[in-house]
Amino acid sequence: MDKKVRVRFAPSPTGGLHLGGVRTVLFNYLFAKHHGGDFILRIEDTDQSRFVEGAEDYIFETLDWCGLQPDESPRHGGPYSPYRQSERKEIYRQYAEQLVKDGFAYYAFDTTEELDAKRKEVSNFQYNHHHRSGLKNSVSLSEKETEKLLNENTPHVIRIKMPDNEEIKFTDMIRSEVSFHSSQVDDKVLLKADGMPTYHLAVVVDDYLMKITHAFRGEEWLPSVPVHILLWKYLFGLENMPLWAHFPLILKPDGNGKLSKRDGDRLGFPVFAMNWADPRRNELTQGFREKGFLPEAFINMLAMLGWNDGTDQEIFTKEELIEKFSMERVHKGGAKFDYEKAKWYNHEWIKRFEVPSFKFQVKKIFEENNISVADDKKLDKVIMLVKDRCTLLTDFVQQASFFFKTPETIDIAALQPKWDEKKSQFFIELIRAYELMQFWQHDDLEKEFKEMAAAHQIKPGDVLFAFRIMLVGGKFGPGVFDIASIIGKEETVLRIKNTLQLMHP
RNA sequence: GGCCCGUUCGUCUAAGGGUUAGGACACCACCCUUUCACGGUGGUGAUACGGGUUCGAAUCCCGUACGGGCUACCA
Repeated sequence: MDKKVRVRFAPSPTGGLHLGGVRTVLFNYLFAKHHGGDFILRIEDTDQSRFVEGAEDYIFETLDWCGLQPDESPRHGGPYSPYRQSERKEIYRQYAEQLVKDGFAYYAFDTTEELDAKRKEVSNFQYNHHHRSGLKNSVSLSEKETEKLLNENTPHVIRIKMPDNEEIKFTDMIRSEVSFHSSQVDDKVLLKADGMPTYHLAVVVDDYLMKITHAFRGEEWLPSVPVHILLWKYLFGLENMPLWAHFPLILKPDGNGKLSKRDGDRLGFPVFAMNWADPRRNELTQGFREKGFLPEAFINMLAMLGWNDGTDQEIFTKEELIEKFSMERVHKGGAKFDYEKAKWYNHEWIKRFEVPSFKFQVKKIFEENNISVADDKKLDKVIMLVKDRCTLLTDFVQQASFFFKTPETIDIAALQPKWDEKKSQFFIELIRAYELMQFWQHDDLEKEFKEMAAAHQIKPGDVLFAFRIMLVGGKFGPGVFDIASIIGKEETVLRIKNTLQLMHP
């Protein structure tokens, strides 16, 4: 194939981009880049009734965060603009009329009420060759009658005329050969009464006009493939049709069925890439970004949900994914989303990352939690020290805030049971000794501490635990001497004193 | 209901006719350890079912079951 690979994605601005949507973008992007091609983004905004304010911005922001920038889009420009389907309205009408003229489509004047009535009357009603002649359209009506209705500006749609006996086959890159029978498919609406195309018409016309070579989308689209194939055959020729692939669905973790926003709320995990505030319902759905995920981990996790390279490798950079991606290795079956595994990916990425590559994000999270981070070098040290124990970026707050401010609460309850006068004495003398220290280094602190313990005939472990509680407030965190050396002499002494006071009010 | 797609440990998956059916998450045990983690070692755990084809089937074919998707002037 010497034609340049051009892959497209066409989201509709009707809500936040959920996991399935982002994964579709990802696979589109990876395939395009793997073949040195272009990733094209169109906006499928032909249904104005469902249009949601801000949704288009949200799509671009998500793509930006994930690092999946399109080569062509309404925002990035490109040789085939406009890329918003509402702005291409007139183009679709021409092709729809062309189809009518060629006898592959027809005008239908039935009102919604009439169709509803028909559906009640006939069980399993379909607008197809069985019922076509009994309805109000340019097939059943005479040419004169049709013309009259048209001239009177009677509201009408254009429907495809499905052949009644034709085998429609195509090769899906993931599922190999799939076949349908035309008699099973109804006469789908191509052009709506408002003059807007439906997805079926728009996708075919735009794919042709924009010279798309590969068309990938979710499995839920598989049943409408025959409509698209026929449209290609009637309009542009099957030989020009892009190659198709239909991705497996992402399923709910419990039970079965497509993963939905509700599942996230119910089970307590995000299903959108970023926070999505729905202006219509006035509700906010938390996103992976705000939950503390790294974009690198997010796309890594998504890529592994339905694809692998055949080896045991699980952690991939975006560059590695591009290099190794192949459509043949995409799994056929749907995958249940597992939040625990998603967090594992993030943990792995945090552990592997060098401090500079995510320092800014951690700093931002600290600031959002009213922890001011003035000393940059200190921040580096702290991140280095605690990153292995953080699964989410937001865990840094819990794991490291005590480096930057005195703990607000001290877990006295953990201290009390084993507390005695001997220990009080130990710490009082430790304060004295520490105050006299000239250098404030990890090893010296530890040495002094242990010698002091020996002098008091206390096992170091017994007081080490107490020291930890004093410094961090609870039973967690890295090595105590690491902590003491970073927070400094004054702060260390202060925290010991504070706790002693609490123990002996 | 009709059409289409799918089905390997609880979950994500590897194995393209010959493997003790492999790995990862989760879980359990042990080790490491001043706490909590990290880490290390090991363990429990799967080819939906029934028929073929074949010397040999998770793998190919048929049927059944189960699950899912679609069945709008939504995408």
